[in-house]
Amino acid sequence: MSRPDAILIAGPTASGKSRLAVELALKHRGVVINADSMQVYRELRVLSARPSPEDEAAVPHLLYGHVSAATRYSVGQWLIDAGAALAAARGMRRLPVFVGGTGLYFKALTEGLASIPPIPADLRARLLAGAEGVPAEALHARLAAADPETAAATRPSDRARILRAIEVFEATGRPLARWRDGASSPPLVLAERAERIVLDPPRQWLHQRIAGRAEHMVQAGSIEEARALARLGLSPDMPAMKAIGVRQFLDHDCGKLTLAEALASVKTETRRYAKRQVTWFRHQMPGWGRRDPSTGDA
RNA sequence: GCCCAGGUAGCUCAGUUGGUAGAGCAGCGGACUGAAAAUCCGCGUGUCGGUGGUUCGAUUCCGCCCCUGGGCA
Repeated sequence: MSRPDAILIAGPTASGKSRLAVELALKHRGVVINADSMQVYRELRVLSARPSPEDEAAVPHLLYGHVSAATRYSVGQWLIDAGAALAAARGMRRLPVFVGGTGLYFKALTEGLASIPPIPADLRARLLAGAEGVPAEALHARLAAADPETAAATRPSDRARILRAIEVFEATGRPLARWRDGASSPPLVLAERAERIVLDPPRQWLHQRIAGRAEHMVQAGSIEEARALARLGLSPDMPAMKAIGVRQFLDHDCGKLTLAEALASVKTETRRYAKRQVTWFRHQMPGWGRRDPSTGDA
């Protein structure tokens, strides 16, 4: 490809994506645009390993820390924001460099998203509150009564997807499955016209980086950050509260875990997360070029 | 040096009255369309310390050796 419309960089957590993004953005006069579901939250600088102020000063960065942790952010909202970021990049005559670990965001970016109307916040809140303590199987039964089509395609144990299907049906009166069969938004970035890179390091190397990063987070203020987040008094089911480390560092802060225990848990959870990311990239992003960041020339 | 107790999966351990073994954690594989750092599904990965012996057959019983704890010297 002679001159790509955009550069897309995906990779598991701690694989060195952000560094590569800044490098390429400097080289090609680009803007770095975040495609990570946790780095959007203002309050999660350390916990989400957001780019440093120095990096952000070196080259324009968009969609980093641009929403409050009190927001229930989503792929749909990100896609809207990404459209605006793209327009901004064009306005600056700069090459968009999307970088992040959220595979679903890249999928939406290059393939579009089903055109489902936004769910009213109060309906969502009511639904979530009503589902508290209710077993997934019972929720599934409820979905099956209203929308058998989507229920049949959803595992009875898959709480998150069941709740999504219920809210869509309640808000629109139409099965989620049929929304998905319908029209999609057009892709914002055409995959064929973008340079697509997946960072794919050896697992052992990645595990070492994950461990190192967890240790470093404590010095960088992760405990204080978690404490500040807790002061917002958000419901634990808000997305920002589910960032790896929030629970562990808070548990340590109130004495339920030693620091060593908290760190061990953060590392384990992060390794698992990285594994899920790798699985996504392996199977959902077949046309992407792989690079091994452990060899130094990535 | 002697006496105990152990050596079984990456870790902590269970077990086999002799028929080549199983839990938890870790790990690995997979799914994925508005919570995606979410949610969900699947999988034991093993010279049972080593070596001789008894036996149709030893991880299990016996001998010797090695290693790790503890005790006595």
